[in-house]
Amino acid sequence: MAESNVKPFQPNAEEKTQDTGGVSGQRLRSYLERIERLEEEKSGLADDIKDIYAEAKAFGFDVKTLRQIVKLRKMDTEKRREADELLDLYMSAIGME
Amino acid sequence: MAESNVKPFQPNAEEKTQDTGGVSGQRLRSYLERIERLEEEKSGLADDIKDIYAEAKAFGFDVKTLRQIVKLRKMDTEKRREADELLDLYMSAIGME
Amino acid sequence: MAESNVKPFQPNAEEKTQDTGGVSGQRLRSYLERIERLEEEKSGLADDIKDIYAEAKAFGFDVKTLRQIVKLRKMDTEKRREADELLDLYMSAIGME
Amino acid sequence: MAESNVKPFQPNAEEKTQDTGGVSGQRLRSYLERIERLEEEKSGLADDIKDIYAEAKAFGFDVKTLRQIVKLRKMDTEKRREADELLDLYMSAIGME
DNA sequence: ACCGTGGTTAGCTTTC
DNA sequence: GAAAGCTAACCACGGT
Repeated sequence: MAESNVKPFQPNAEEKTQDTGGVSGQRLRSYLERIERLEEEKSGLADDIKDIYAEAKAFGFDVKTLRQIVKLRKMDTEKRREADELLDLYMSAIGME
Repeated sequence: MAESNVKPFQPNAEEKTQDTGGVSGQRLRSYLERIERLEEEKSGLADDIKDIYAEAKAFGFDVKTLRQIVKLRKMDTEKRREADELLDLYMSAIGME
Repeated sequence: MAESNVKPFQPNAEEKTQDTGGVSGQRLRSYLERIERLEEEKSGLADDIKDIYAEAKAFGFDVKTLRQIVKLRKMDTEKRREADELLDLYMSAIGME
Repeated sequence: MAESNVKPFQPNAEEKTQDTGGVSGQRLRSYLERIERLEEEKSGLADDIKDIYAEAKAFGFDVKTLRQIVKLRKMDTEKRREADELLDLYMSAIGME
């Protein structure tokens, strides 16, 4: 996922807020809502993934094996990314573009 | 999250596949790609959430407390859902439709 | 459960031990035995619980409903505990003792 | 664990009960309390086990390895038990005591 | 008797 | 380096 879903905090002038002990209730509520919204989406995706595994299983694939493959490929990806990063680091260290 | 992201499997006639030991390579690859795509989105969301906590912390909120609140609110939601379920169970347990 | 079952490690002078590669065989064996003893008790309790559900079922109760009730009551308990914890967090977050 | 903790149901004549829709509230409550009591003990034991692993770790043992050993020994135990049971079965099948 | 589902537990990641 | 939260594997139960 390249682009972030994080949106900057937007105060809502209409809304009543109680600031208790120096705590901005409005801002707090905003944080909570954004977090909970994202958590919901996250758990929705987890469900989707579960569905796909189930579909694959119904077709005869072994779920545990599938998970292993996914894990291994992820490790590969990360390894490659780190290697690339290291290369970039070296190149910038020696003044290469 | 109401709508599902799960799309039905779409065979691609152009793509070369090797079916080894009765295993459809094409189908397998499709499953893996869909899973990995969703996993990426999921981990993107996790990052977004982390960012929000960080932003809140930078503004002076105590992260641990925020997490606790999110947890409690989630428990509320779940408890309500399960209580409804319990009611249904009771009703079916006593033979009500 | 108020009191702990954990007993301090007691070396047994009589027992032969082999320390291989700097590993105290005697101590290792002691840990394993204590763990396995507690695991056995734990699984005994699980069996007892199963028996009670079976007894209730034989008397006409719907087991699934019972489980749901137990779950909900446990959620209540935990929620209360966590709410207390949250209060403490708030207080420490705003610098109160 | 050889002896069971399960006690027979004991009606308490003093206690007020509401029987709703043919459901004995008293009996229900009794079941719930017995279950919850055992659940608590069970979770107490789980904590004790955790403590022992922590103690072992503090002494330098690798917890993951310890868990593996416990698992393996448990499998051995069960295998042996099943073999014994099979032996008994055969023996009774051929009329041996 | 099997499958699917839900609960439990362990391992990993991240935080402090 | 310890502690906690999150995720994933395992297991056992109930239903079909």
